[in-house]
Amino acid sequence: MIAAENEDLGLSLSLASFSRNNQEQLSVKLNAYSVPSPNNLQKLQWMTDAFSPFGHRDSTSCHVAAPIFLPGIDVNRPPKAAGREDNGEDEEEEEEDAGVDSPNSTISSVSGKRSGREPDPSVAGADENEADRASSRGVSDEEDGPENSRKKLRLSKDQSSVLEESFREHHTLNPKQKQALAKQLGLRPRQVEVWFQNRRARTKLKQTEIDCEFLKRCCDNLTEENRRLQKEVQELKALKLSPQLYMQMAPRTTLTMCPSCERVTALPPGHHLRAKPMNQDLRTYHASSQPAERTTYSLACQLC
DNA sequence: TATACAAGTTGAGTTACATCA
DNA sequence: TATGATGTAACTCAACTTGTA
Repeated sequence: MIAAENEDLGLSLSLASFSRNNQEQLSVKLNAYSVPSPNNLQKLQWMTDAFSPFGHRDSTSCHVAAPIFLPGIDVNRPPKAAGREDNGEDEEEEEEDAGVDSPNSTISSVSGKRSGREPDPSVAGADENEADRASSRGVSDEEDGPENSRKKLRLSKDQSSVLEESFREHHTLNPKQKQALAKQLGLRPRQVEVWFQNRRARTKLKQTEIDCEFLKRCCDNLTEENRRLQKEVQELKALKLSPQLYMQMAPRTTLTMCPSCERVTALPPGHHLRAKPMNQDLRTYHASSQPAERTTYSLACQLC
């Protein structure tokens, strides 16, 4: 009874999947979340989509399931959020789409749309980009000018998508690839390098969050199962302590464990534990014995 | 020693929201 | 009451620093 139920529950945990080495390969798809705050839900949903290029897990059974591929969908990019990004990003994208044809990145120096953000002149001019490039490692802010210290560069949509595309192919770049990508995007190799570093960090962070969520669900499931089994044990104990009730159990069942497959099973009435022939291997016995023989030597599991 | 990377930090930019005139 | 300007907290992300293999 217990064994059969345990099998049905399918509470198998592949904890090896959580090893550091396999972390990138570990991908999780959660069907539901225990903390369904709208924001979290949406965030986690894109994360689960984004980080499931190799497969998904059933959150209920904690099983690792077959791979899921989403052809044509950028799985590393979150879908547009309903609230926040709808208002802002779309407008911004429209702006960008309308006004920024250049693949060069945007350097914003004035904050906020409210203050009437204008298209940054640096977008069109390669000179400003060059100036920004000079502000990276190896060139001090003094050389760059105090007013230009650490201006935030914003990668254009095109640049981001190319980088994402490249990241999907490989999470690290060799120097040649870095050079080529930088040239293609009109960025410095250092910027490409930094982008990949940050991207890897984000990926790992999100994966960790997903793993935490998954483990939490597994823990919840196991806790629930444990509670259920303890309750069952209590009930069985109670039955055993009250002989009248115990005797009324019809038909009487006997729990036994098969020495071969170690399954716990309930023997039907009339079946009792008896030894198999001493000179016969259990597996051979299983394979050869007829049902009639089994009633004589009922130690054999009738399931395996 | 040089290099690449991870982890952590910094700071500019962005957004949502509250407040006020 | 509706509207626009302003302030601010929370957030994102490029760039940086540091430690390590």
